[in-house]
Amino acid sequence: MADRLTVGVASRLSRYLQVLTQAKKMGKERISSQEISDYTNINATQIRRDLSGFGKFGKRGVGYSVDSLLGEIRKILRTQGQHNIALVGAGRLGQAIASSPIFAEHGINIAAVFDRDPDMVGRQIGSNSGSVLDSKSLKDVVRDKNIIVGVIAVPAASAQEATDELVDSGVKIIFNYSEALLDVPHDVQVHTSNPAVELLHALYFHLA
Amino acid sequence: MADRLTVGVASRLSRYLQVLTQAKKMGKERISSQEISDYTNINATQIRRDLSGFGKFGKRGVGYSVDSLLGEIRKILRTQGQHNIALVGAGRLGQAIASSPIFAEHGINIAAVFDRDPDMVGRQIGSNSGSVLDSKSLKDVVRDKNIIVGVIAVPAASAQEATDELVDSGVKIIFNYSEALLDVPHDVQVHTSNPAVELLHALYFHLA
DNA sequence: TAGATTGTTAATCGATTAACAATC
DNA sequence: TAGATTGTTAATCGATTAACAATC
Repeated sequence: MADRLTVGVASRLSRYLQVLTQAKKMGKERISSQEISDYTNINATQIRRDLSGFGKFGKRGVGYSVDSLLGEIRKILRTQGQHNIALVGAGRLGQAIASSPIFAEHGINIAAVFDRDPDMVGRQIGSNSGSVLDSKSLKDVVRDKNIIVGVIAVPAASAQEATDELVDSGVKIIFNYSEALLDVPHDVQVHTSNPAVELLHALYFHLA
Repeated sequence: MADRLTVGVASRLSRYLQVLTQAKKMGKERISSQEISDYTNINATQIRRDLSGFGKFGKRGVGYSVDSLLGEIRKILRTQGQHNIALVGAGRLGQAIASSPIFAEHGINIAAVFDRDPDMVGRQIGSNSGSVLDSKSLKDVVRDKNIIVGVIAVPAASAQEATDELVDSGVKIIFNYSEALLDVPHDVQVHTSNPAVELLHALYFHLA
């Protein structure tokens, strides 16, 4: 099974990883496909099917060991190391991201935070992300640290500019928290988060 | 076509809505399936297929009118009215959400913001969301205003408590921005946002 | 043993894509 | 007319699900 995963499988495995990480924090040692299903809304049969493609990780009548399944999925997704990311924007959203445990929990390290407001430069936001750097230094720092992931937490009006700078410096994956549409070269992936659109989608099924 | 949409179709239509909303803001009047495809990474044929199930909205050789397509999709998704939501947590993340234009742009109104810190109560966060209310009043306010959507922007440790209060007051859709797993009754939908997990997924395809 | 849950099969359904005629 | 883009067909592939034997 050295084959490349399909998008669907990789995306579901990531969801399982999230559930397992939390289950472990809550002190759970075993978990069944049905329990994972309750938290992810992914069918329990599909979960067992996804996992059994890579090995027999479970025990019949018992379930899966949280710890060992966590390890197996990390192996499959090859996400065992540390990953460095750059955060652009040290406003309220940037601060919320920098101080959230959500990235650190998965081995993701905010290696640099940038802002173009001189009043923000030098401040310490978050607990583990260094002090805010001037946006003018973005290209040099991102290039020097070989960062390939950037998070955009600036207003829509400056989002494209920030994107261009990141892309120029070698970034290949962009998480866009502004509502702007971003133009990027074909070898760069953009993930846009838009809770409002997700909400409309959820409402459709609630109302129907 | 009074049938209920499949989850896939509804989710893709929501993405088109997001692109069209931005395209309109940028002053675009026409858009082709290929352009929508570039922004969403959804195959252009699939986009035309999704739309043609509901009518002939495009003009061959020309494309789609941004304005009329926006209207058609809103009709299909039945999201033309105003929707009220409750926001729990007025910290950095709550403030970022309340001051973002992302919800207002889609007709979603933050009808109430709650926090249990007495220092936050009474403050004005965001431009259009009233002042912060004491969490003690959550149940009454949410019930009175018939709010069915709640956004959790509190630390993981208080997320379940906030969820229970929302559910008790009649909320049926929860957007969870904490990393906690939430237990809810079966008729309540939880959408958990976890950028770290999405990032691991994106990295897999970058590295493979 | 009895109960629970995995791993797997088989059948169905929706998503995806290429190709192309229709037509603006 | 020439070029562009839709709407639609047909073929393929992966996702989903029920069912159940295997087995802890």
